[in-house]
Amino acid sequence: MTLAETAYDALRRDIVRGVLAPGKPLRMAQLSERYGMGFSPLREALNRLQAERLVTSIALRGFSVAPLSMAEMWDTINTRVLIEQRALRLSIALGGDAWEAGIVSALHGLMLQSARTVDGSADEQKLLEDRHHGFHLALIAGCGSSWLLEFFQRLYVEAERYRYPMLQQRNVEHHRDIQAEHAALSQATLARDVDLACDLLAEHYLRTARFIEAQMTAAPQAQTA
Amino acid sequence: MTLAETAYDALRRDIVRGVLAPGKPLRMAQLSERYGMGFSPLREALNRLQAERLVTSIALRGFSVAPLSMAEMWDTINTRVLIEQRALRLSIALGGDAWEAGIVSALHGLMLQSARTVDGSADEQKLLEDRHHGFHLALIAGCGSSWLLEFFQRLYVEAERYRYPMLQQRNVEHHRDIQAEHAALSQATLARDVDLACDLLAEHYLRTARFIEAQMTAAPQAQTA
DNA sequence: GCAAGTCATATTTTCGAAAATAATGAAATT
DNA sequence: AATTTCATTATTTTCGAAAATATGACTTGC
Repeated sequence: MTLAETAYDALRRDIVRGVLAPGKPLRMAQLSERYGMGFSPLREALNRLQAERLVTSIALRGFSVAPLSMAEMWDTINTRVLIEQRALRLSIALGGDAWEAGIVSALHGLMLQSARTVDGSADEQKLLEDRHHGFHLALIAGCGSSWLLEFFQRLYVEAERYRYPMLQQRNVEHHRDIQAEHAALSQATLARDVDLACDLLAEHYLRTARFIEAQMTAAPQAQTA
Repeated sequence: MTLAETAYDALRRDIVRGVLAPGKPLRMAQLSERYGMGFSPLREALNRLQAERLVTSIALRGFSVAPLSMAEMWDTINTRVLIEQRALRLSIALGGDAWEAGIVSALHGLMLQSARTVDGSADEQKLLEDRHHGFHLALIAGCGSSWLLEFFQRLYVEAERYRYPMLQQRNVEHHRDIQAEHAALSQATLARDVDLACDLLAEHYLRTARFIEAQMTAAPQAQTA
């Protein structure tokens, strides 16, 4: 892997996890020290991240971490529902054995990791997050549209930025059985019940969005620091 | 404007217009000579373009112009219809006076330029293309979603790559009155007839897609050269 | 004849310094 | 006191060379 790719992965992770806070200016000298490389690979990574809207930049004044806002979060969630409902419909219409197997496998993996990650260490948390991502990707992997899959990835990452502070807290959302939602979604999809699956998917995301909004309204400093 | 931004604009234009043919390897030394700058700003531009899928890259083997294909074109058009129908619905629901005025103004400008560009020089062609872009943007500018607007831009540029070879030909699509389609679309939108406007929009794009497919099937070398 | 290794060349990637521009603050002016 | 001017410093942007890696031709052994 080249240094530019390393820089891209590291910056992306640090932005999503809020290690680099929203709005924070990213100075080349600091980044160079932090990630142990020269300016060139960092600038390449920052340009990619800018195209993905995880960082902003103004010519000759450098880069900053892209800010977060409630309005943006709702836009992200709404657009996500649009993209993923379409992708899910297409997958149900077109998906074959491999697609079905992928869902079963991803759900199984997610359930296992979810049971394992009770009081998550950072590593366990990361594994759970990867499995969660893998499951939602598996659902729509049969859609046959590279644009829908790309937009899914973009929106997933953006949503993760909002979700991350929430994941750090213990015992939150005890009123909600997220794995049951995943199982029901999986079941409706495999039964090829398009409308039910789309409804469950939308409700799944909207619940999370409402929860994030409540959390952020209660403790906004967690995001804007 | 920095050199990196100049490089980005120039590369993007040359890729969209097919001056740099799909699939063509982009060697740093060549680009440096062609655009009159060093490697650094070029690499930054290429990284941004890669994130936008206009170029592809393999580590240590450099960049290439992203290829085109019929399957990709249909994916682009279908996704475009999804995105723009949603954005149009939202605009009709939310748009105010400024949005309406923007449509009227953009349509007027498009009509004028369309009449002017009979046997287009390169400059006239570019102006017409900009007005066309401006009109379609104006229709959905009231949607209030930065994600939908970004995806619109991405898909518009990608579609332009397929459309460009067609624009170069004379007397094509004489069976079609494109400006009448734009006018009807504009009218339905301003009348806030959501379903009609969405239908007209989809039909507008699908006609273009079918035409491109016919052209490319007849003369595929224009694209793959 | 053909696969595997080896060297020379071409190309990408990265660095460190130089150039260009912005930000800061002190002195001068109104 | 407020504003402008100017030098100083901080920071981004760009270059040119060096390092790392891939490519292709050539040899060697089988």
